[in-house]
Amino acid sequence: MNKRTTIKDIALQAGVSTGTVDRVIHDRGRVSVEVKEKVLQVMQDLKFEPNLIASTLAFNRVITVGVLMPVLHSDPYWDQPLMGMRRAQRAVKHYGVVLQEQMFDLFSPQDFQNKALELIALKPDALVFPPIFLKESLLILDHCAEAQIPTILINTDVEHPQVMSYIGQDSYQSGILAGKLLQFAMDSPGAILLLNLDKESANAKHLMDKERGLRHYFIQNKLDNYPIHRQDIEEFDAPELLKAQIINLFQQYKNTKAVFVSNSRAYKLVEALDDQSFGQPRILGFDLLSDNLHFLQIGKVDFLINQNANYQGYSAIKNFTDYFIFKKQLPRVQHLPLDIVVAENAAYYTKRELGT
Amino acid sequence: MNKRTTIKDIALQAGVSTGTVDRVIHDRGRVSVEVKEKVLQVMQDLKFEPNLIASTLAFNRVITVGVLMPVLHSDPYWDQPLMGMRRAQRAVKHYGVVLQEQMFDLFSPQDFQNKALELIALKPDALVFPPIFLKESLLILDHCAEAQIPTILINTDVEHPQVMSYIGQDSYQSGILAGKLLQFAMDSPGAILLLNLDKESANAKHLMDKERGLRHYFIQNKLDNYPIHRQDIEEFDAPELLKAQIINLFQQYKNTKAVFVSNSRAYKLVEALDDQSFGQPRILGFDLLSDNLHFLQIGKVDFLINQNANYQGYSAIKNFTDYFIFKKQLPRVQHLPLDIVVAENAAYYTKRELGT
DNA sequence: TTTTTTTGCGTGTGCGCACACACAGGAAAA
DNA sequence: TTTTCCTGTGTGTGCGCACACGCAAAAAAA
Repeated sequence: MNKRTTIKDIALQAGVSTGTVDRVIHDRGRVSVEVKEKVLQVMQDLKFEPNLIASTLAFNRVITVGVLMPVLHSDPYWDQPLMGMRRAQRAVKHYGVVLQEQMFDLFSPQDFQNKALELIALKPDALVFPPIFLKESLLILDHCAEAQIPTILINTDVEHPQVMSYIGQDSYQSGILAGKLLQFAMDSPGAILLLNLDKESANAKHLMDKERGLRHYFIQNKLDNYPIHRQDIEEFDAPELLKAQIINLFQQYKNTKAVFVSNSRAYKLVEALDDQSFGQPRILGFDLLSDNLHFLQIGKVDFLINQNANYQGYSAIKNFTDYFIFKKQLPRVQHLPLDIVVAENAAYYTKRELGT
Repeated sequence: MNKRTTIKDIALQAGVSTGTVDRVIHDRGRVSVEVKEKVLQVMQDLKFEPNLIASTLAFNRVITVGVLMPVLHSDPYWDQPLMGMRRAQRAVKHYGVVLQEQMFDLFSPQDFQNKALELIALKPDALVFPPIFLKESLLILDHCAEAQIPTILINTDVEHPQVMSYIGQDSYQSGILAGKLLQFAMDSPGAILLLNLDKESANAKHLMDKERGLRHYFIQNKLDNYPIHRQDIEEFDAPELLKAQIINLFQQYKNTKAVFVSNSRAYKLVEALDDQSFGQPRILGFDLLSDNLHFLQIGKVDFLINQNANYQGYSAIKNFTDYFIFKKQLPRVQHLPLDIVVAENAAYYTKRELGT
């Protein structure tokens, strides 16, 4: 194995000192134009690739990544990306990457904003968060721009110049995919119930995108005997209330043969339908929560689309490591696979998704 | 950020030199029992975690991973794991991991054996290969045991004490999954044609496992009106010959409504069926080859199960890095997800799987 | 011209660890 | 008793790079 070239080799070949080479590499100035040219030439000739191991060792600095997430255990879905971030931190801690976690109330835009500002005040080297509240998120991004903090968004994308990268699913496409799967699962045409179990569904861009995708699939394929009825339900946490509304809907739309739950709360629907029987509709939901997986295994849920929530978090931290340590350029958008999960292949995703 | 503890801290605390601490950590001996105890105690107290960056830098050694794979471009499927390995090598080259590639003739057990022995003679630090030929693979594993070369298998598992880890799909489970998907895709019961487009299918354990899984699904679910007919075709490379045999099969099994192609060669079936029309059977195959993807997009193939061939290779090299650099224990079996790929979610896997 | 500032470059140290080497003192062999 | 060998320990160097510092010579200011 012929040794890799080092800055020492370059210095020797170019007839300068290692300090000068260092200055050229890092573009610190204090080098005459001719020498700089010469060094760059030699670097090319010798195909110099810096030894990142030595580099990070000498760099000897901690990179603090600010993490702004909903309070742990406030919702099973939101625990996953956080777990993924912690997992990633353990994998890259040798590079000196440290997380600065800050939790906010999942249902309070005000708290989100406050906690975000607190976090920014600590001047982290980078920031990652899901822009759950659009208006407040834009404001936070303005602050990030001012403080020059590169930011990665997960779960939902937002247009803002300060966003370095978005990591998450393609919501629109996941709606299309859901359409395909539901059509597959329904043995004959019928109505589809689109259920948004969320607060402020109307303002959640990713939920709207999913609906657009779903409708697109049936229009595109000229399947006009699959009417889609949307219903937003904010009180999904009160079982009895939910149940009543669901029953009401099934009575209203008699021909309902499938339900599309647009987020991770399919298990709530199943629980509400529990002792009922409306011809056992096909159910498609999102995400590998343990409750969802349980109902998938016993056949009460037909499909889950995995949004790789855990991996979203993992990937965000990894990306910042790539950026700071390996000086990589990050793509503006990183869409993760839309995994189709059924009972028969759930095990392999579960292991991956529930890694703490 | 309170600095992490170093061997220097430990030496100081234990009242010894760093050399002694080093000897304890690496268990090199030459340390009295009392001192060793003391040092270990201090290490625990101070929660010492070695700085792997500094460690690898000082270690300053190349790890050579022997790679034994079919000749490049002899089959599109087999290019994928190799590409994955090279991709991984680029990602971990900073740790001094180097690949020693050795290619063999995909259809010659003898060549496989010869090339393997050549590779072992070069005394790599580790070895990775797909045990395509069972008998020869066992022999090679014996040689590895003798030369003390840890080995990772991809694609197919083999029972042998020298196998450190297997990375690949769960073939049996993928058969079960295929059953589920085909049943979904068929609008009514009918016969299923199981096509093994391979030489020596009868000896290929993973093909047999897939068949077992497929049959299991229909038996388990008491679906006895889905007869399964298996056919092994070795001459899959001659279009006319293949076509003739396929036509023959469809005439023999009139009620065939779906075809299960047990490996990555579904595209060959589609090409053979091209101008025919046997009621347009549903087709399920494996792997994201560009030909397969093409037919998936235009609707001639309904499902592809992604065996993550590229990732298998990637993972193998990564695993060896974990083993040698990060001193991690590797699990004996690492089953990768069985990704269900349809036209609507193919894009996201394609990007991942075709990374060179 | 002298003084100050700037430019351009080299030297030296440290990051945390691995490993070779030196060397004292005691045990075993002669 | 002397010689050889082993045990236990410390010291020193280097891995490749980042960065602070020092110091000429040239340029600008006085």
